[in-house]
Amino acid sequence: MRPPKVEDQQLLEGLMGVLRSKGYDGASLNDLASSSGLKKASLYHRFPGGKKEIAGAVLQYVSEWIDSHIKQILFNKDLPPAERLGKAIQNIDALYDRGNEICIIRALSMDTGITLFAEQLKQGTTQWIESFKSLGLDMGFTEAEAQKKALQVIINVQGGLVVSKAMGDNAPFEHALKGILEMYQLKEV
Amino acid sequence: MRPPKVEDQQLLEGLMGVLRSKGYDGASLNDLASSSGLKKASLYHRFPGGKKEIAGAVLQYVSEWIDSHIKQILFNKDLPPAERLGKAIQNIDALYDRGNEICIIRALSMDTGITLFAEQLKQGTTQWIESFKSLGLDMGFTEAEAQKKALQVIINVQGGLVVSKAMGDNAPFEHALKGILEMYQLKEV
DNA sequence: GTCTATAATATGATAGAC
DNA sequence: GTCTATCATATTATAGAC
Repeated sequence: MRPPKVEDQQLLEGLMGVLRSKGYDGASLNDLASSSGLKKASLYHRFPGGKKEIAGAVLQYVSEWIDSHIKQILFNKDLPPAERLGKAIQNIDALYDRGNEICIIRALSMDTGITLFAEQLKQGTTQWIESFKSLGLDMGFTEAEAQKKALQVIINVQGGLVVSKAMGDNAPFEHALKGILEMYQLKEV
Repeated sequence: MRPPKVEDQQLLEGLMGVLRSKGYDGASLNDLASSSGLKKASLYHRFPGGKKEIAGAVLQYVSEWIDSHIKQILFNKDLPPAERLGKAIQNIDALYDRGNEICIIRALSMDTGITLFAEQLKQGTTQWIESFKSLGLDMGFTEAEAQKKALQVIINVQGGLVVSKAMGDNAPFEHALKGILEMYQLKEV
């Protein structure tokens, strides 16, 4: 078997970049091909199902990212909760390039994306919330408090990203991240 | 002059509905025409600039909505601040159909929309934030507190909408709105 | 596995009748 | 002001050479 010109991870990173900035309908097969360094027909070889399969694979990749960069961090009982939170927030800040990048879940949550990927979008969001809920419980908050805080975490992240994009200014996103730390009664990243 | 088949407001409501659920790239001229009850060529007669002019007109319409349903409510010194806040939140809840509808600012904040409408998106967001800032000042909060709360209001609305859409559940949005009310009830004199 | 070339369809936009 | 018909282009998707 001939080795691939572009490795899976690099390929998926490029594809994700296009999907998150242009959305499902806005991302053409040519856009996706350019981003990955492959030609259109080669993309079809790697993803016979076309754009739908590409977006599905990207969402799977994102789910793995959340698992390794958020869930496993926040569930790690070997570290103090405050330290876990700091690391998770750092990872989130980097994922969205300090507010410059759009979240793929948001990008794929328009009509077409919801129709095709409702289950994966819900699963990724749930995964995120459950991770922060676990942190809250470890910090001694009640079930209800931990749930409420976890929901507010993702609301702050998504809201901060939308507002920062609309304003053309990263400050709202960075403010939203700071608000998360305050919510858990911390002051430094 | 022949009277229009569809009045401006009704036309814009239909066009906005398509744009907010499908986004700029996902909304085809045929989609937009169907929603409005006009044929494609008739849409071009009303909006010679095509889709770009349509989206621009919708954003202008939205700016007027924010002015009448949020700004004028929150600036109305004839009512107690708490009452103004309640009315504004009710209007927001209705605008997004309790979390079922996507915000047009979010929908047009992907790559294409930002390229075309950066100024209008920023203006609408600023208008919104300034309105809530005024409320906070009237409630006796400091400049910094009022600004921070106002920013958190729109972060909660946008974040709540994204999370609700991704989860397929209105609860996050309704929770986010409740959080706004709580945020303004914590004031102590 | 990747490429060039191309088919089939959808889309943005216009012409001209009524 | 609205419509049907049409054009030019872009898009999804496939065929076949290397």
